[in-house]
Amino acid sequence: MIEFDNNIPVYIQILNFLKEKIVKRDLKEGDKMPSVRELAKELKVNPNTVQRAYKDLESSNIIFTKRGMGSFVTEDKLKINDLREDLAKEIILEFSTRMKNMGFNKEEMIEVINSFVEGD
Amino acid sequence: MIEFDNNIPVYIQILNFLKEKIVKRDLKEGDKMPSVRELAKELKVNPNTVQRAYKDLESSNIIFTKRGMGSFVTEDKLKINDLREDLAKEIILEFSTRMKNMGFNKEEMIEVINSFVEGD
Amino acid sequence: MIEFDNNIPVYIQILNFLKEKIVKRDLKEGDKMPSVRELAKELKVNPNTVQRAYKDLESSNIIFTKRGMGSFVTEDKLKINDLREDLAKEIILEFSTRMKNMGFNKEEMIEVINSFVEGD
Amino acid sequence: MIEFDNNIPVYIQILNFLKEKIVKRDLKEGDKMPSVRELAKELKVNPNTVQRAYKDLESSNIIFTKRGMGSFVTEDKLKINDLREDLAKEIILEFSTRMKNMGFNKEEMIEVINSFVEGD
DNA sequence: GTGGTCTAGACCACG
DNA sequence: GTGGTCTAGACCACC
Repeated sequence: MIEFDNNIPVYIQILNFLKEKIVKRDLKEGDKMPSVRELAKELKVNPNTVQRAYKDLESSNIIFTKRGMGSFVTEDKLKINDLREDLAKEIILEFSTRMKNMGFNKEEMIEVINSFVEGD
Repeated sequence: MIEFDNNIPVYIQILNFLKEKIVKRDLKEGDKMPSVRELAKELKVNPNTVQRAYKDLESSNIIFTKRGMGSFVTEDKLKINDLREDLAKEIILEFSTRMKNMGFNKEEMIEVINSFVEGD
Repeated sequence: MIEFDNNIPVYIQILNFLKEKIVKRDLKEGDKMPSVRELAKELKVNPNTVQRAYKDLESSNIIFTKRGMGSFVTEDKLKINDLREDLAKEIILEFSTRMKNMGFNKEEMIEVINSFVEGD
Repeated sequence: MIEFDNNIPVYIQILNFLKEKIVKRDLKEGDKMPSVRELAKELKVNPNTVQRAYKDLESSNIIFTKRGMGSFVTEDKLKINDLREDLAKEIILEFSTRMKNMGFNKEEMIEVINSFVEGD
């Protein structure tokens, strides 16, 4: 389930959610994507909104569609690797920019992650 | 200057930008805020948009307005400290959530910051 | 094999493909049409989709069906001549309309065909 | 006004219509595009449908948007030249493919254009 | 006024 | 069942 942020378009958040799933390999190369209607029901949004996210994924060749059969993750592992890198860079860039704006340097960022993030 | 992200309302981005300035102490307790018109001109947006960000800052008591004299950063240092913590937590939470969604653990996050973020 | 255009229904594209075959006389008056299943397999589509194209051809009397024996091209040469003219007109009309919309006149159209189309 | 072909998505037809306008220089570099609502009204379609075509144009950098002010044709003349070439090639390719499928050679295509297309 | 997002609900093509 | 298109109508951010 996604906690939607009201300030960002829902379809963009779904798009990112799906990209993360693929990068995390919850959805692997060639895997069938959840159907538009199914995911819409699960996320409690209109099917059109999910559809929009899927179309964006398709136009960046991250998923492809077989008519009447559903959508599938690309078979191209390189594409997925690129996605992983691009997505990570985007996330880190936003984080580091805002932290720098607040006056944190690299060491302080690491320190703060060490103390606030749970897990190994 | 701000690099605006088309998917987030501009007034929210200006709001965050100003909060970061205050946290960084570019704008200190009691300092005069730039005038709405001036900032609007600098950021190349409509004054209404800046006004909206100021209104939000005022309603969270981060700035206050003296009639005819402009807006000023709160005199309350505790308030600013709270802002610093809240903002940092928000930024870190978003970062760590997305990175976890991608399958990164704490160590990998630190590694990636070490290699991608410039500076000391 | 057909290069399917995703923006046009597949059965329409198959319909046109078959009309063109008949006009070209790859399929002559009275010739047996390929079986629905066979063509479906060759084109890698569902038999229903081919069936739909055949039904359209039949309802315009371009092919007819002998029960248990398959489908056949009409024996009526006039019908085929009409088809040739109609189809050619349709294709030329669409081409010239779009080229005119782009600002090409007749001479420029011919010039462009001369330079881009291969063959004698 | 557009004569819509029922077998092609309306937003694709609007997309092509606008591309042709730009290539023909009815809409020049930097020109304001008709507003989404205005065009929707003129074409008697839902604003969402026009919006979709505009979004496609924007994502291929043919138009750009100024918040609250409207959409504008790119300032980049090279982009428009590319568009002209791509569009022409696409139209010619479809034409020549279908004509070849019907058994016409290059000379016959030219002949047929000479006799059927009006104008100089 | 401008573009942009979203919902509810319908219909289509394809398997 | 699948994805894809379209409408009617609402609400938002921005100028």
